Amino acid sequence: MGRALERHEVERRLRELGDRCRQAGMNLTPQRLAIYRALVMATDHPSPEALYGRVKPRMPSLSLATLYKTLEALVELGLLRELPATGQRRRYDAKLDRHHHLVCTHCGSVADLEAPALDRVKPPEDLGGFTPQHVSIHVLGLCRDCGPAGRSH
Amino acid sequence: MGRALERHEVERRLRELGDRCRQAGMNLTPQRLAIYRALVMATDHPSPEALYGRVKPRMPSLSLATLYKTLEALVELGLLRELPATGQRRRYDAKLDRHHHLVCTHCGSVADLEAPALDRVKPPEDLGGFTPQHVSIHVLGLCRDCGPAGRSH
DNA sequence: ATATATGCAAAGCTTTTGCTGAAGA
DNA sequence: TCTTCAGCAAAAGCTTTGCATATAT
Repeated sequence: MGRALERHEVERRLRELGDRCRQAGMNLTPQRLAIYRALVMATDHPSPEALYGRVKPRMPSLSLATLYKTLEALVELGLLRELPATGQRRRYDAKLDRHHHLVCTHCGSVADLEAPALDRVKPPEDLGGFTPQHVSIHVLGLCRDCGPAGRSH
Repeated sequence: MGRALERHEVERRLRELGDRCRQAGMNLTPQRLAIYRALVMATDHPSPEALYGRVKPRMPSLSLATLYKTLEALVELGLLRELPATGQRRRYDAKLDRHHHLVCTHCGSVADLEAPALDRVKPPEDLGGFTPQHVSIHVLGLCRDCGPAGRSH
């Protein structure tokens, strides 16, 4: 389900980070590169803490403050999206093309769902002044690890 | 968009709260009644803080701790759902029948979207071990107050 | 009467902010 | 060289927990 990204694609995205930083008058720092790379390669929509655990080993000086600031900057640059999620942690998704999500109501995991049939879903024309930008379909339920048998709490 | 609930319906739901509490061996307290009533009547998917501001005036002794415990209990009873949302606040929805949401990426507001066409959306059969329970469609974009002109940030 | 719940205060997490030294362009 | 940034530490939200008292049944 979490298909690995090809090397070219990762590199293309990292170049895009460089371009957008330049356009925005922002520096391309090793921290931003490392954080964005980890996001691009992730298939699990990591929380800030999870991401920190992934990047920190390769860059021990990295601080959580920088991680948060970087996430905000990447969202601002349009390279990253914050996912609507339940629970107390934020979740991020660097996969910007249209896709959907399987959200476990028990453990909070979020997996990608590729479903061409769902891609055809369009919002109604009249949304009463709301300007639609993106449609995200969440299938809520129990992931393989949590249910239906493992329903504990 | 936020159609007012009829009195009967509200009363039916409050009776259902009583029933479920009894079944679960839980007491039906004034706090639970007041909190659930506020949730049933709300059309805006309130955060805990917003809900507190609504119930507290009618019940000044209410504590935030009780509010949080009650929200958890109502979710557990199946009378309330936590919405996937962006940002740092939780959002709750006591409207359990199928409907969808307009989520503002700028201010975080969440409005109901009634769209029969969207109700027909079904997840694929094979979800790789995931047990679907509920489909929620989020239309992300800018609400009337935030955009498209009002894009500031 | 007895189990369950409330409210308080304190603690726990996650996220944000101010500031200074460091580094990118 | 000049602006932007990383890291630190402290603060600020939001949510949870422990416990004593109060309440539902």
